[in-house]
Amino acid sequence: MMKKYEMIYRDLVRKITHQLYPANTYLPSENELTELYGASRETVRKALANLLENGFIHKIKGKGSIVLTFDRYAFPISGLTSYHELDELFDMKTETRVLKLSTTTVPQTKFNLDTTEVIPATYIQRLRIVDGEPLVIDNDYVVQAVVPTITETVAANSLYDYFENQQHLEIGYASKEVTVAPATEEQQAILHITPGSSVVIVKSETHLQDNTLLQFTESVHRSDKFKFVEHARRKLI
Amino acid sequence: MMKKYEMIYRDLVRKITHQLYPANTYLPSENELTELYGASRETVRKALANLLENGFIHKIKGKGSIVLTFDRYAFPISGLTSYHELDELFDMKTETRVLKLSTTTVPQTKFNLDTTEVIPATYIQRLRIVDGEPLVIDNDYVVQAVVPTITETVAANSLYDYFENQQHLEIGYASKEVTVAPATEEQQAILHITPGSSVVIVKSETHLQDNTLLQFTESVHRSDKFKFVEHARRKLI
DNA sequence: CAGTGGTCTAGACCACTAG
DNA sequence: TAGTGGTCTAGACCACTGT
Repeated sequence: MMKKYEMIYRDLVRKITHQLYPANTYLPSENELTELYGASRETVRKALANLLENGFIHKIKGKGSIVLTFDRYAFPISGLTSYHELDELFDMKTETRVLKLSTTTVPQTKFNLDTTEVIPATYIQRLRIVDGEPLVIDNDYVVQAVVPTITETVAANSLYDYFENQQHLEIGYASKEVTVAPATEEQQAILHITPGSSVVIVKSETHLQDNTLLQFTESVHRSDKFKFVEHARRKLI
Repeated sequence: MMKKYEMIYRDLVRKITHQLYPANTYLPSENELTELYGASRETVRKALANLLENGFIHKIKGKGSIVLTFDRYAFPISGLTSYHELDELFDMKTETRVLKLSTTTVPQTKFNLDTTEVIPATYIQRLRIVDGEPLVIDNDYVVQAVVPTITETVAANSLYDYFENQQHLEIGYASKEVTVAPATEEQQAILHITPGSSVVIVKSETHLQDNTLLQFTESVHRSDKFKFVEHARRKLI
């Protein structure tokens, strides 16, 4: 049984993206939505809070919830979203090429670990090609204590799909860190960029719902093709 | 009168940052917090939802809310936070130098506006110097229809403080876009970086609570000093 | 089993916006 | 004044975790 507020959220997202509720118009009021979906007001408000957080709407006290214009072509650094899911949502022609697949340990220096920690892991290097252009190198270290083996077929498809649907692991959260650095020679060669170019590096550390460490990832993006957008609300620290 | 869930949130943040609730330990249960603060469970949960969103805790069903390690030294792209507020929270030695202050219109091409739109604005260029090093150039265009005049004194201090406390405007949200580009000669000179260096460009469009446009900002960061971290939770698009 | 967080409800009062 | 979203409550049932 699907959660009610999730149902309402999805239905509203669909109606917004299909412009049944166009940008710069107001959604039905919370009381109306309460009747429409046969839910209590707090449940409707939970769905709206989700829309708010994801930048679909802005709420104005005394007036209503206004639909915002939605930028479709941004890379979601925020959020944990797989390329496979992106593929289905937008129609980017994405191709994934597995460059390396081996068994090692997580490199401590790269991910700021204690030098004492030795974590056996499966190392996967993949190249993401979008519309014929090599855009991103993903270096994944998947903790073997959680996922013992990963085949090349799985790597070529979606790790997340494998984790969630085959292994029945539940992804919880990740801490991400974004920096910019000069491209190494290997990166220049793989990404087809000139010496002296910069790359954007996104390092992340993914945990399961029960807080166990699952995966370390270093994503290396071509900086000239890198872009991400964010919806920020005013909040106190 | 302060909102109850905001009180609870702030108190918990304080206790976490002061390590009264250390990392990797559990917070008191929701029922205990309900008694501790004399609030209903849903109110406590609203405070916890805030902690969750800001990466302070992770919740595990059947077990409790676990405190996460908090990275203090990240630049908050996410969120709308002024340098002044950062200054007070961390103790960075921040200095702001006003380079330009004039009256113009918002440049359409830079912010992807319709060429027909002509928006009179106050232009402010400021240099942010942290620990003696020039790190960021902020180019702000403040819509004159909302804020008619801005003095050099105000610009040298905090625009947000001026907007919120003097002008009594309420900041609502901003859409932000992050890209990387080669530094222009002017940027090289101001930021003391070598030719061929990259800069990180954060463009944003800030709105008030009532949805009126307040401000366009282009922030140019030295890429070698740029870093931001994010806490991402698994969610469906 | 008792305790935890996750979902949902029905109802209340408030502050704000509009005509 | 009527309608909107914002806050808060008290209580219910569920699924999950540990013992």
